[in-house]
Amino acid sequence: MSETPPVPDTRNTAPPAPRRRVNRRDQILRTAAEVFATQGFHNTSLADIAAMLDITPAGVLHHFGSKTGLLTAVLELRDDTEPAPEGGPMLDHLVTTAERNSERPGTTQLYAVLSAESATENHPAQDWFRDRYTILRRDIEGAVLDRLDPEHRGAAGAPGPDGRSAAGAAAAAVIAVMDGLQVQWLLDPEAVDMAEVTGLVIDALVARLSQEG
Amino acid sequence: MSETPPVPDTRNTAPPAPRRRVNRRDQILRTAAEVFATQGFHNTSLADIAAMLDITPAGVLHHFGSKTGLLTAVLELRDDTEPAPEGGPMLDHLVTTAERNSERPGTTQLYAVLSAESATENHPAQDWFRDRYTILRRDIEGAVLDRLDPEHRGAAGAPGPDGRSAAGAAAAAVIAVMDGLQVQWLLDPEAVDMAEVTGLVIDALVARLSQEG
DNA sequence: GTCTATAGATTGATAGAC
DNA sequence: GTCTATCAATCTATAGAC
Repeated sequence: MSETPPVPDTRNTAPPAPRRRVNRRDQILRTAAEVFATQGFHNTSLADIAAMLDITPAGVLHHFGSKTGLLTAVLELRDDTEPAPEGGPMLDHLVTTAERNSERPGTTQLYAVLSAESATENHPAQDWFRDRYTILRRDIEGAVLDRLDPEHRGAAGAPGPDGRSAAGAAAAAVIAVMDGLQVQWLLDPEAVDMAEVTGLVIDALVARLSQEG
Repeated sequence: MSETPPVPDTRNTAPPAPRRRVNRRDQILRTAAEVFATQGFHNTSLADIAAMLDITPAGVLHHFGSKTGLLTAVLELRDDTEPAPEGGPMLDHLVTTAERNSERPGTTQLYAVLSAESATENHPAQDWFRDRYTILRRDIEGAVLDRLDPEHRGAAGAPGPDGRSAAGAAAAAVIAVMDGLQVQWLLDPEAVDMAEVTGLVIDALVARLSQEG
């Protein structure tokens, strides 16, 4: 998963090559992520990516087999600098993430645009995002329960007749807020503060689940 | 704005033609809305739409001038059966809307997919969605304030140093939740109940704004 | 008002050179 | 391992027939 492949030992005293680009594949990956983010997947051509690297579209395809293969590789390339904590602190981490997202429009746009685009027929990233949401909901549901007083934990965690718990609904809500805010923010950065609103919703939901239903 | 053009007076006693398709333009509009919803805008070709109507792509273009013109016309075609109420009841109406959206995946998908896609460079629907969000935030902010006790209304409505009020943050949150839930629901309809979660968030936010900050 | 024929550019991908 | 030449399919849009 590391982005840092082994560097050949040149055993010279010359200053180390300034973080030389390792191989073409990684270079293409970064460029593709950037262009998919700003243009979406379907609206991006292999020629767009190839042009930025001064090669032909087929040069790109060589490394990934198909345009879909390239997309899959881009999605796998998560740049989580810090690992997400477990349990209650995870909710604070989400606010921090929202704050960080405000400072990296590229990555924010990549996932905001692609997640919605994946909800179209036969989109190659559909399974990837469906699985991602399933895992996120489960983890955040746990984090919400962790934040509640033990006395409320039972009711909030108990699945209803539809198999979904109140904490699960809150988890879906938190993810949805973060996603929805990204679109609003990308269209109009001055209009919303993603971190502030995310924090507000988390606080409100935790407080709500700490009351009698 | 009406979708019902004047019908020629035939003055006969024959049963009225059973809501006959009025003109080709409307027919194309409906078809385009359907295909844009399931495939997104950029991934839809004029040929896709034309094929469903058994005409050539140019036949489609005749009525709208360009593919972008067609998209604009589709967005203008809102199918709001019931008008949205003003003030506090608007929040209940949003829950009803979420419920109704669960029963019309096509329309839901249209706006969910296109709104995120519009956040890409030079997308023709960008202004349309930016304006739509601005208006929605303002209206829902008003609805939230309307729901609060008069004693809390001042604090929640007062703009902070960034020009945004707590009620405005709540409004952005409500819209974001509804949007984000749509993507999760489109990818996995069993996993979330859009109306339930929307209601939960609205209740939680209103309760939160009714407390001391 | 409605549409087809056709153009001109661009697409993703294969085959094969180095 | 890296890439170019090339292809067949598909794209939007113009020009003009009916």
